[in-house]
Amino acid sequence: MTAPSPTTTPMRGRSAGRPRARAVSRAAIADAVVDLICDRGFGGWSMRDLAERLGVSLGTLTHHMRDKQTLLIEAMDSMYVLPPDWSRYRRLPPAAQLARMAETFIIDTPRRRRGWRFWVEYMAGVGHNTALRDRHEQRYERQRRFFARVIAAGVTAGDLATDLDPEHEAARLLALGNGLAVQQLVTPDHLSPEAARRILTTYLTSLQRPSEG
Amino acid sequence: MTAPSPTTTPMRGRSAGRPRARAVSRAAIADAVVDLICDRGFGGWSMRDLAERLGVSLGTLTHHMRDKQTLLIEAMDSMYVLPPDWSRYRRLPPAAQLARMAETFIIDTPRRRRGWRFWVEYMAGVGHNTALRDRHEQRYERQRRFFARVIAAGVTAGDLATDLDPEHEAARLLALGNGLAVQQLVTPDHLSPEAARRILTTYLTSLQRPSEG
Amino acid sequence: MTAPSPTTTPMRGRSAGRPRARAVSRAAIADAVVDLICDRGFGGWSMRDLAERLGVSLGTLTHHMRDKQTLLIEAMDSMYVLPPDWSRYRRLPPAAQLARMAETFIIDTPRRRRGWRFWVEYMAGVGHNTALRDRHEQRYERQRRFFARVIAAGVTAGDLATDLDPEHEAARLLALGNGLAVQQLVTPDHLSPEAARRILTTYLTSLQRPSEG
Amino acid sequence: MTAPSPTTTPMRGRSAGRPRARAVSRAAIADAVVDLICDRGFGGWSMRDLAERLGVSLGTLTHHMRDKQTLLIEAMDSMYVLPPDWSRYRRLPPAAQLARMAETFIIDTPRRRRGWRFWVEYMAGVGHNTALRDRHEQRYERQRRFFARVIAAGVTAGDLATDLDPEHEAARLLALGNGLAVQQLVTPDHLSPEAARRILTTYLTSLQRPSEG
DNA sequence: AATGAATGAGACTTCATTCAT
DNA sequence: CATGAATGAAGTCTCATTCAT
Repeated sequence: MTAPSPTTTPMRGRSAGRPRARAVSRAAIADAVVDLICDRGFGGWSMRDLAERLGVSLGTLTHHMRDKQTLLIEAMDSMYVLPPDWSRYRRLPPAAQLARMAETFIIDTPRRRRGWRFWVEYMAGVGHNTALRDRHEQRYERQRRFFARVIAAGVTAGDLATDLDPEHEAARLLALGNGLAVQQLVTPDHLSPEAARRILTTYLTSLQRPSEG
Repeated sequence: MTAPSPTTTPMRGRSAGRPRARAVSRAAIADAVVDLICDRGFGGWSMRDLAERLGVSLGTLTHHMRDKQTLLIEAMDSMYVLPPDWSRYRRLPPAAQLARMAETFIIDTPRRRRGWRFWVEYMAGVGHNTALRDRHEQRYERQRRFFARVIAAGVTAGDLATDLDPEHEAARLLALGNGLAVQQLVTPDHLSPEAARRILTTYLTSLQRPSEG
Repeated sequence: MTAPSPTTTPMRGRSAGRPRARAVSRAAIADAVVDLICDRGFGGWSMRDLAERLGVSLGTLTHHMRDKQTLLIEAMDSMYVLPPDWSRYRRLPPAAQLARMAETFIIDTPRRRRGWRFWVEYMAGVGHNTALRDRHEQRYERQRRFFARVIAAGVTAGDLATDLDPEHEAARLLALGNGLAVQQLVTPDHLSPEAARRILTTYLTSLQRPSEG
Repeated sequence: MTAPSPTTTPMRGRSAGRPRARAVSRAAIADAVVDLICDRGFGGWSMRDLAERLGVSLGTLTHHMRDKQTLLIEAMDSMYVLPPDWSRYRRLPPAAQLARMAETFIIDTPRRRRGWRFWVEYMAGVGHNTALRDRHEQRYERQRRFFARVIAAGVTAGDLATDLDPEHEAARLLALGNGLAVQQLVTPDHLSPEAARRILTTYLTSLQRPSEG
């Protein structure tokens, strides 16, 4: 590798050749942007706010990022371009996979909360920002297809009821999950994570193949 | 200084323009604000944009509404303070009432589309505007309680299954409906109004008292 | 809304102007503010006026000073935080010190005139700007205490009459001086610097220890 | 008199012919303006503020007063065009007259406080508002001449020391009084009305003819 | 007489961006 | 690479004033 050393003082020794550790990485910037968007909304933050949160000067920020639009795209991508890491669950039986996926709709950690706050802003944002819409158009559909595939696998495997329409059920699960997440966000006092989980569990149970008896 | 102390000698705004005959009502303003929010997002419009859309001067706007916050509140109220006119359905049997209510989640008219576009922006907006959140926090809960009451009436009337938990089902219906609406908004090509209606109908059917046999 | 949430898509201020080579220091700004206040009164100037006088853009102003309040405070401080350079007089006998101090109440130079014009505006300004009052309330008292200390030293040194109450005389001298300054400002034709000086001298003489005889 | 009745219902009886009691009199307006100026400074109030304080609509206000400048003049006049009502003291011996005049510099009532707050604003105002300066130019000098006349009368009457220069002493008394008033206004905790009165009394005593003995 | 509607000018402030160092 | 200076555009809001009713 030919990248410069990680410290400002030129170290020619063992660490030579590693990429210089920038004071602010693009990832750190994108992360801070997401935080800002969660806190203050899609358009409720300024470059200065971001610079302060990152502890760098405003000049430094614009030095790293062409403009705000780019920043926005970067932030969205950091949340959504990589498919959620469901690959780890591949080996699980479909029903268990579904359970894991359903779990993502339960807001019981700050991280989950952040994710759904961002989701709401994102849903609003793609509605009127063409640049975002163009870039992320198929994201929603992709997730639904993923759900559908898992459900179809469950039917094939005999875990789920044989008369299920995977497309139909995927849309249903996604809608139910999203709606529950919003409710937890807006009226947490009236829909606790446990209540939401119960609703999802009830639904998932209804998908299973009726055990003969 | 927030409250500037302008000098007096150089009188400002001495020659005011002729007032037009145009009259703008608060309702018309609120309506335009809703349109603007749907088109450009919660924070994506300026007072000038609004004035131009209404065909009045900028000063006229603040003459009718103190400031932008007021404008926002008025717009929200115009959409949400009046409960949807469900009173007309009072006489219907509960199951029919539920069907009507479910129908509101189907986006098959421009008007419905506008309503749900606004809803998404609204969900995002209340997330970071405390004044709005304080004002509208109970709106969501109020709707759920309304649903719960209708469901409870259905159980009592014998239309719906006797083992239903109205609160639970109301939350579920609301979540499902909201989620379906968002899906119709974002991926209309993949979730048509008919598909959404089918999902809701399936769900409502599952609530009914199993016909004996 | 106080904190507007501008949209992001229509990027604002994309093409910023070339920065000039002109450099404005905080001190230069404060100085210009003092001039402006003297000329047009406490609230009789705008940020634009100031920018034009300094030959910089409006944005540059807020780049150096957060807002108008800050500007005001800075201007006040530039006139008053540093005690007038009386330390040089430390070595003089108290009576001579008093004479020098009294001299500050004589308006016989443009600089003195500027100082007292500002003082009058300042007295008015602190009357209704709480932030300034909080900041500068003790300034007046500090000056009186300084006077009292010098007078007390004079009594101790035997220069001044032994039956003087330093506090009482300090208040008296300050009041007389301020009043004379205002009179010179408002009716210069009827109270010349010489007349004012004569009044102060008469007063200071009356403080001296009666020559025995 | 031919003016209409004081009530809106036409009363032809005994009260016919009296000037209609307007909802807002010019005097009431001027009075409110003075209050506003005392509270918020010379330029720190708006027509709307004034209308609210008077309990009338903004339209009504401008219906009565041509413009703000007029209002300002009117307010100043209401305070200063009429010479202070010292005529009542004409009959008193000059020393007593002086004592009464001195008393006006003591801020021990809300009314006095109001008067001196206004004075400070006025002093500042005439410094940069040419219209005011033109109208009130000689006010300050008039007051000093009045003082001088009383002192001269005192000398003639034998109440005061014979070697006094009335002009000189009048300027001195006015300066001392104004300065004391400002001090009471700005640092009331450090110069009480009593302390101020003591200083003035000491001064006035020093003017008296030394009692032989 | 009284008032509400209307308005243009201008106030302060924020902000994304460019550039020289 | 990092940063502070500079700036024009645009934002929200205030305000004195005019006019029709």
